[in-house]
Amino acid sequence: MAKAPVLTPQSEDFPRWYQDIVAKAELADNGPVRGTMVIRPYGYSIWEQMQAEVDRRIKRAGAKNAYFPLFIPESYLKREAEHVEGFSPELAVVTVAGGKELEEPVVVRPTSETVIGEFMAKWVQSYRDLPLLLNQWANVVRWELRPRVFLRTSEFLWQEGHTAHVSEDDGRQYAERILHDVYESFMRDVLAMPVVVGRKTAKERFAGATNTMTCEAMMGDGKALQMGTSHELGQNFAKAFDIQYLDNEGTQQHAWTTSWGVSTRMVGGLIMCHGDDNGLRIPPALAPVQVVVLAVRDDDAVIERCRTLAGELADAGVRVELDVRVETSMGRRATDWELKGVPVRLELGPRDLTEGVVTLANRFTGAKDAVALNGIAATVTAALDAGQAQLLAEATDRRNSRTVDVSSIAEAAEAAATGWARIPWASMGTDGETELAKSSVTVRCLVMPDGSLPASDNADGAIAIVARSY
RNA sequence: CGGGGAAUGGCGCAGCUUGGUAGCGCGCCUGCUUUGGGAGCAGGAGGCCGGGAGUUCGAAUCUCCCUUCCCCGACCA
Repeated sequence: MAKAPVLTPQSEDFPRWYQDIVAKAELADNGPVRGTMVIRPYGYSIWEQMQAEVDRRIKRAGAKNAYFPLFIPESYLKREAEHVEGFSPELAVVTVAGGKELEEPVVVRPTSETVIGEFMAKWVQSYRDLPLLLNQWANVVRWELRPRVFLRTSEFLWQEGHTAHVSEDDGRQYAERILHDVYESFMRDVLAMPVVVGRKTAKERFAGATNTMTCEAMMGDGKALQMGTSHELGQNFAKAFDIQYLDNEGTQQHAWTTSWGVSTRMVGGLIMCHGDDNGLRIPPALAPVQVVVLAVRDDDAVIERCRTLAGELADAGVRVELDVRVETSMGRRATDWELKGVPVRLELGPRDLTEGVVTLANRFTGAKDAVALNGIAATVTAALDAGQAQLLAEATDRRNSRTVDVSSIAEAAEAAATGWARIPWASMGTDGETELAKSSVTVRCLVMPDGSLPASDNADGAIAIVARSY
């Protein structure tokens, strides 16, 4: 039965399409307080998959999980000048608790460099205590003026890593290791998002950092989204919080620290990178539900076969869900699973049963084929692998085809209307960034021609990637 | 904070100009018929019309005040 489109088409109104998907795929609702969100079970299951994959990689990189308090003394924030200046406007501050005005207000953490720095100072005495590699999964609060579900919410969930090292070089290597081995690899191999890894300009740098590195992804509308960052904090926080150690020659030294994080923003990135007019498309490596087995009709034999089929797939290690809600029409259920972006749908009805087949609907190719019930696990696994590769290929093609090389600010601003521009950083001059900002375009990051990270703010030959961004 | 909108069943909206029993679509509940791409029909449930004060015989509708939300701008790891 022909109906109006399930979602506002992307080409008609991309932001509206995004809102529609969030609502109809049951990912999240707006919370009662402005800028907050309720993450619904399906949306949360996507986040849990992200957490599991990122957490595994963080641990492989040697960091250990810990937990620090939500409340931070206001005075802590003030100890690092740039840090407090950067965060003050967006702090939520508690001044009354237990029915009394507090002696010293406490801030709800916008990030935890300060409180973790305080404790690192206690725990680090000797060079033998370094490196100290910590990570925490937590919620943070930043009172943003323009909230947008998943992309910029007043409260969000994230992981924040904090490390201390004996030398600048050691800290830098670790910050880069996290950037590449945890973030970039996770985004490419699991999220199927070909992020550009680069260095932030001084203007875009994290408040209190000496260097901020980033993973930037292109969304379906050509805008950029910062998916994750890794910072070298130099000795700024070590000095503010007195993180000192005795080196092997008996001299007191300040440590060198780093911090790095990815957040629930990645869920928004995932939606806008792979989603289409039929809904979400979740890469199989991430999908909380990789396959849904759907009973087409209310028929005992069909339902029973669906159960064994789902069991068989689960035994083969596939994340599978059974849909035998036969009181709901087949079309409705098919549409809903498509909205939710489940990679493979196996539709089984009486007809299939007699023929010994099942209908495999592929979310990525749109194809519906009858496939043998025999050896279904292998067939499904192959489809999942192919889908994963297809999403990465599509996202890579889009990024490449919508990125152009330019040589002037004007050309860069024009190119950024539909995609990204690459422009020699040196050619932008001192006012280049301000000039671009007039067209709502920013330098997303700097990269070297061979794709490596620039060693400094004005490394010879560095290319600026400029774009509009979320 | 500047400029513009809007607050009416769960969601989306109409009604307001010209005061007179609060409506529509979707969703929800029940029943029957359906079920291979958003099912159909019938019957139901659900509202102090954002809050307060006024005008009036009578206010969703007119007047004033307040609150909240949305959009554009500024702001933004």
